[in-house]
Amino acid sequence: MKPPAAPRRVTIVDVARHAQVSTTAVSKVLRNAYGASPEMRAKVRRAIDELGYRPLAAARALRGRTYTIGVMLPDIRNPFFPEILDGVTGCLGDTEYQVLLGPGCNGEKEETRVTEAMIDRGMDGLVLVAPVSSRVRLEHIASVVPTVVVGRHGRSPAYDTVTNDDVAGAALVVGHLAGLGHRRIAHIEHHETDPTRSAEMPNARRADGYRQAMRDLGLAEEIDVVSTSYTQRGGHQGAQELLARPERPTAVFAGADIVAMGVLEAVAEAGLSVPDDLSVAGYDNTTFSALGPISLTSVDQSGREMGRNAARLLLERITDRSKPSVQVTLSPELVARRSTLPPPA
Amino acid sequence: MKPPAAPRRVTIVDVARHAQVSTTAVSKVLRNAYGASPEMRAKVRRAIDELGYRPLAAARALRGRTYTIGVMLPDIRNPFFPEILDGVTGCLGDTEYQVLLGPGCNGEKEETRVTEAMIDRGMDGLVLVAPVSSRVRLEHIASVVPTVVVGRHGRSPAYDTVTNDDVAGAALVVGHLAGLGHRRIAHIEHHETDPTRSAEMPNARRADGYRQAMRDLGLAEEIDVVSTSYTQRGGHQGAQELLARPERPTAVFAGADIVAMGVLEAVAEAGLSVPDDLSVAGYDNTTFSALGPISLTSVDQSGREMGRNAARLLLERITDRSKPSVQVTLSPELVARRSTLPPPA
DNA sequence: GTGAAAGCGCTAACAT
DNA sequence: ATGTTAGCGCTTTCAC
Repeated sequence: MKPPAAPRRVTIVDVARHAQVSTTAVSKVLRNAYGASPEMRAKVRRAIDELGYRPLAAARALRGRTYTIGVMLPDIRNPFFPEILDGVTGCLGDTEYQVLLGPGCNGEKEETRVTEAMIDRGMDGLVLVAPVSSRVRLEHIASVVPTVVVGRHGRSPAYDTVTNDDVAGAALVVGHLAGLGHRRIAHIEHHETDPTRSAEMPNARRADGYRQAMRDLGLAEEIDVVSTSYTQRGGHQGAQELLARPERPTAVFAGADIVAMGVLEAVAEAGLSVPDDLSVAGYDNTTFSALGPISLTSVDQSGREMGRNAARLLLERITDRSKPSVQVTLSPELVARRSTLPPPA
Repeated sequence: MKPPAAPRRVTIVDVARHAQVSTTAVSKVLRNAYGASPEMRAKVRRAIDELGYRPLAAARALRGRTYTIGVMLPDIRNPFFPEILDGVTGCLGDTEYQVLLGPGCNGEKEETRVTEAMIDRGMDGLVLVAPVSSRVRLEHIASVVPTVVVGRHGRSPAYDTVTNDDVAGAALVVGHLAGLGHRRIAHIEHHETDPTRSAEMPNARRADGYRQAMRDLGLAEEIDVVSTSYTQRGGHQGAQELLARPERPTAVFAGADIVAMGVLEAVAEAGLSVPDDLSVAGYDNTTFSALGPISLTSVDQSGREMGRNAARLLLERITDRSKPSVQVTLSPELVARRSTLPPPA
């Protein structure tokens, strides 16, 4: 069984010939550009339909747009990111733009590879979700192609940002737990080495927010932070460490839902139960947190809304590359569920 | 604050001039093509490094390869798909190829949009995961660009396939439950309308495997199938229906883990518990099934291995487009966890 | 309003 | 072994 040969692609020349006009005319119709009469447009449209013509993005790239938006997600497993993606595609759905994603990239090296690949493929704009690259690198990217950074603080003239107020979000969780009567509230954070990123990354902000809120509530001495990573594995390790403490915390604020998943796993392994032995809260309000057997208290930062904003800002910047940069900050909301209760007496 | 202007891109001409050679020479070095002396190669390599040159994929697309592989995933939320993706990227990591994903697409229309977009962008090969498009459409795609179909049965001369033996997988689950003493074992399937797809889609195979296994075990009269969809919602609805039966099943085989999630949700809502009142098993062995509070019995179809195979086959087909098509079938394995126990006495 | 023609950055015949 | 050159499919001056 041999596969059939590839059919030749219909080009703009075929359309022009079929419609008895020039390729210029076809190009103008395609782009709704100025300088084509209604009759001309109709003629060309008909030829396009009859031949089933679609412009080759690669060829367009050499002269103009590719009508492609690249979205870089750090971790495809984190159920929060699809929310952002939905927002982006939702906003771009009615436009000619097509969204393409990079594969999940862990770390700076992979991130560079993916962003370079997107630039090399002539993408018209980039949405970078929680990038870990240096500021210089981000500004370089933004100087080459319109860019919106989602989920990372730090204003730059080169790119727009969309974030949620992570400090406030962390305070919501700590306030909720303290309100239930907890005092020994621990936090599992994503370990950060780079000082610049410390100031800009959401994980660092959440940790700061946690510390600040603990202090404000007079619980400064109970501050207990374990540094692992924002993955299920990281949550598992962090929880193991916390459960081994001589005096166990009564509540854990995991920096992300995916971290909380790992915590739940470790707690079950230790023969303990949530929330009877330990209250657990996450961040992101992913679809899994709502699941019956999980029912995780979490913070909703409305990823959909973030994605929508990112897409909107990107389209604006593609239209006018020199407009001043914009920073959008959304307010998080607490969603209390069954994984948090007053501490055991 | 105004963003800086875009720097001009380094081209092959710049490299050629800087290295004092022809652009042909540079092109040859880039592609490791025949006809360049070691000294020439060294000179060109140095110029490339000094100038930080990277070939523009869009320009390459017009003449040859883009070194881009497109992966289409039907639903970015289903935690099974990242496994496949890991396998693909793992296999392609050492090559020059870059993987780009389409946004999750539900339904035939979106699927067409994404595959067309990938073709228009000159991708060198496509991996289609559990596509729902018609057979004709798939063969058309494959005639235009090397294609591997993952998670859908049905051999075609035009494309390679990678699947797992869904019939055997379903039999593993039924055998496991029957071995525990269950007789009233129900199944929640994904509703299929199209007759061609009925034969090719994994969901249909699993339902067939369930029926066959029930018959083989002398449980033909207990066969009980509810048709919804492979989503959390579908599982929720299916479970509600089953729980309302005058004689409730003692075990439910959900066609996918994501379906089982919905079942767990519905069971909890009904004030029942798993596995005391009802045993539940899924399919896919996603990371969530291993989670402590869930601990779902499932079938591992090794998505990673599927992805690896898909990437390998794709590279082979890119090298030789007219080689006969290959079908790879992997064997599923049962992973028993705490969600399945003997039925209540 | 319309079309001829010059490229965009790269590859591949085809010389030399 | 190396360079010259003609395109790939499209957009965009710039004539008419």
